[in-house]
Amino acid sequence: MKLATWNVNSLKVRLGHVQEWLTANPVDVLCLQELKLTDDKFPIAELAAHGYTAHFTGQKTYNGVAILVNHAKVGEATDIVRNLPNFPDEQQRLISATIAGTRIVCGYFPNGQSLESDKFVYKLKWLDALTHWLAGEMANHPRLALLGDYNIAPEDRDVHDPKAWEGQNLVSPQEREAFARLEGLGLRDAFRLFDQPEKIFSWWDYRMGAFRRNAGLRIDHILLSAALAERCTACEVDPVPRKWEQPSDHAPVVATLAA
DNA sequence: ATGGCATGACAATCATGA
Repeated sequence: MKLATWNVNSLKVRLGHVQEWLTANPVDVLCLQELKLTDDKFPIAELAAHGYTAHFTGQKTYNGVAILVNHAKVGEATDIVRNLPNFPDEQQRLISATIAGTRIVCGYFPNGQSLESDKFVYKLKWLDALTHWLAGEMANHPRLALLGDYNIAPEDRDVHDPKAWEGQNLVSPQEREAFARLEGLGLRDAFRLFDQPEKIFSWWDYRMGAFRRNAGLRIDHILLSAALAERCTACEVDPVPRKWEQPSDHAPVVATLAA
């Protein structure tokens, strides 16, 4: 079973990229973030034509998340839940579904903007609510995967220039502690289950030729419960779509699970 | 040097991203 996550930065603009990527990478589950469209604009038929059933919760201009399911391989998803039940929120940032006995949680974590911002307070509150809700969710679903754009680089090795970024939004101690609390629930960072090359990132700024210079951050993650981590045989970032014309600033991340 | 680039709403700039 292959699980993937990709912040597409507008599904309207990136639909062709998603279709092309799925054709080359027919994963079983693809979690999408930053749809930037309302539910009535979601390209259900265009994704169905590629073999994927979509479950989504959208929003005008901002946010929006979806879970795409290769139904021929893994069947249909059940028990779709939108948002955090313990955190009333206008912003559409979370969707969960059960697929082939695995609980899939797809999240677009708040950016935070800066440590002085109200948005940073919101980010930490959202993370706290997510962590508390996940504790119960994991008790009900031993096989659970949390995929998405976390907007947190967990360690300095996930940052192209740790000195320049020290203490800033996306790498601050508060955010890294929140990430560690997720791990404290028993979740494992699939990427770090394996030896990895240095300087692997999942996001590069559109500006200043950041991708060409590999000036990026690893902020998109797949966290796995113990029952899934022991079955995980690989986890990789796919930088290829970042090289395409008019790309998302994020790259897909893929985890492979043995049967 | 607080820019730079991209997207969407809106109709010239502005909010947001990370």
